[in-house]
Amino acid sequence: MVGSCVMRAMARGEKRPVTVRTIAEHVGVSTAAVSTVLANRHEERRLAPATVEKIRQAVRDLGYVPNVAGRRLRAHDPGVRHIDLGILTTYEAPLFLVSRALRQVQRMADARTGPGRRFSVSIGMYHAGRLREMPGLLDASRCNGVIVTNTLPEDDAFLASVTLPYAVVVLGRRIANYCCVIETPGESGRRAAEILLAARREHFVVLTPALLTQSTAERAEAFAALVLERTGRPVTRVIAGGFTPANAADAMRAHLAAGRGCDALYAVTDSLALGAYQAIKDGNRRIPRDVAVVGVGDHEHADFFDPPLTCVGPANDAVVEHVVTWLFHLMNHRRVKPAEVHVAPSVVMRAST
Amino acid sequence: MVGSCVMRAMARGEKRPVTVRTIAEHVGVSTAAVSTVLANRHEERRLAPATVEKIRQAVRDLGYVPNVAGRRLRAHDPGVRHIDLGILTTYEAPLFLVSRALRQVQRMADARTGPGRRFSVSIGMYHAGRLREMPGLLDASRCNGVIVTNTLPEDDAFLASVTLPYAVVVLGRRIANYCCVIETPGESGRRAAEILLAARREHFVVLTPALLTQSTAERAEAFAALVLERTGRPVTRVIAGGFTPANAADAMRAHLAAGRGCDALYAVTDSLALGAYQAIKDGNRRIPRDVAVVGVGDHEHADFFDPPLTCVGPANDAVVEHVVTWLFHLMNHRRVKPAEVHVAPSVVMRAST
DNA sequence: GCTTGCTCCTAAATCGATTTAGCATTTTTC
DNA sequence: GAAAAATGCTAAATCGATTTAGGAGCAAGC
Repeated sequence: MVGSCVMRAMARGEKRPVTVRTIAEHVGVSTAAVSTVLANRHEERRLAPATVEKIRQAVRDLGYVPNVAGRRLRAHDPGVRHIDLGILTTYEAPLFLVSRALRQVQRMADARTGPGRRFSVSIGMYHAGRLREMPGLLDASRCNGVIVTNTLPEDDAFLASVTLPYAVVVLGRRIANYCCVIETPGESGRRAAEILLAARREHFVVLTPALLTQSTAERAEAFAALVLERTGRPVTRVIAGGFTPANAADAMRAHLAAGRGCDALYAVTDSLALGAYQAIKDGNRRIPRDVAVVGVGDHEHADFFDPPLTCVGPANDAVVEHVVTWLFHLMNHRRVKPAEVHVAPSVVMRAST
Repeated sequence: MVGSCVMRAMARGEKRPVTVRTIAEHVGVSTAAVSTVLANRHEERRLAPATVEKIRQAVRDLGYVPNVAGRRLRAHDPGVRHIDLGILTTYEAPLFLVSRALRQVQRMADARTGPGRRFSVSIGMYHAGRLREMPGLLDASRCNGVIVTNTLPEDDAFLASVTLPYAVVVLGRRIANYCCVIETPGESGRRAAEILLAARREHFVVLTPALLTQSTAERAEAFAALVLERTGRPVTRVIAGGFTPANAADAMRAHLAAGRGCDALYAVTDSLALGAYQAIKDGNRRIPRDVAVVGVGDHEHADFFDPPLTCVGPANDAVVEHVVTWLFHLMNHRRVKPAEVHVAPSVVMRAST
């Protein structure tokens, strides 16, 4: 285990953190000597082999872990401005939208890179619902600007309760006092409903995960509302245990096995649609003849599902473009009022309807 | 543009980087005042509104970008050791394998997190072939340990030419003097061939992208070699323009349209298999009756392809487990000799064969 | 005996931002 | 008019690692 030695050290009553200085004192040399060994430059700087070994031993015994902030500050070249951009997402969410955002950030960053200015882009991971534990979020000690996405309601509440003194754009959520880019509320669900209504279907089903986010909740609600308004009949809600195709397949199989009808399905994420496909086909039903399916386009390969999935959902390119542009504006100290940008969903008709 | 003001400032002949100090001098106040304004704490610390405005203006005019390393060092709590782990991948590669690694890293990190020790995990992005430009790679000023993956041959050469003085594990590539975890060379290709040979097929095809990596090249070669050995006939190579299903679909359609046979297909990535599926079905052939297909299992949803894809490939979990365990060992100062670990491919038989 | 050169090591400066303790002023209070 | 309180700001310390200039000690050379 990392630092098991430290645990022992701690148990011995030494509470001080282990820095180069601790090691230097422990061995009886200067920090310069320690640093030299850590960088493997003891040969060129002619440290005695015995000293090197003692230092190495102390490093191991004390469980030294270098402080990257210290290193980086020291290594910093004042002539080059370093700008760190982060995309914050959860371990749990799919990376597709993130990878789109990433590519857009990269394009804009590359266009602005030059001598004297360099960007680095990274994806920061947090546990869904525990954004507050993300180090460096509150004090901007990790990034110069971040895109926050895939938040759960707890995270939204956390964000709403703080003011971050740097460039932050929220992707796919609406949070007071932030710059947010979201799909036009309810529009996806309504357009999906219209497509299925136009196909003159009877039994409308909406497939959602048990845990809803702002977007998925809005999609399901708007869909149900419009179908109810137009047909007078309520929409059946099928709830998958999780976010995976397997969860969706189980839920749909149960629904179909129970003999409850379904000839029009709206899945609030494409992963769910993929699972539903399998359940539907296994039940000897054809898509779209027996069941028409509409998804949202958040899967990389929705166009290679069999049949290719009709999607109504956030126009990824447009969304990402807005987000990234905004981020750069914010970083440029433009006075940008926090606000919401709504992006109309894009509709891609494919063979599943 | 970020820093357009700076450009102007530079043009005026001011070459010094812009720090809080620059701003302080420019306005005629202390750095403390500037810092106060940047953190939005001027109210509680009672700075005169006029001063605040002047500082704000200077920040904008000079195009100030905070140095995150400085901030972080200062914000650092000596009681808590912060360990930064990074997974380095390219903008170009799919994120699936990375996300698997990520989850494993997260699990192991969480198990070691406690008061006094915190981890942060991030994905660092580089341009394929330009790993050398990755900031902080050589001097360990970004991460305490990294997993490097999706390298191109140029990157491999670069890594081979340097010695990194910290914990590095290479995933999926073989590089001298590094800790590398790879699938047993050639094993995937051979096992794939065996599966298709056992199905008594005649026309063996291997589908690859135009640009090969170490892994994809080895798979294709080993497959072709074994088929040739057993049947005496050479394998047809179908080359997709890129890495996407669409590229694969085009290539396969062309192949089939040309009337060149194919009843056994080995795709060296699942994305290619997905594209091939479409081409095959569009050509009114059935999988596996007319064409048996084997993939590698690098797609999140290979089990939800239609039919579910038989896969022979890196046992992701095993690979990732090795990589991450190794990484933690290295960070714990264990003397670990650089070496290769080979992980036997896992075989998952599904309906496509 | 003095210089030169080598070996092995250290003191101190530095990177950039933040905060704490405290110092001048000015204003209010009694 | 003196004491107390508020206002507006600063000097200096600090976080951790690295590097540079240089020093002490000793051996070799003349």
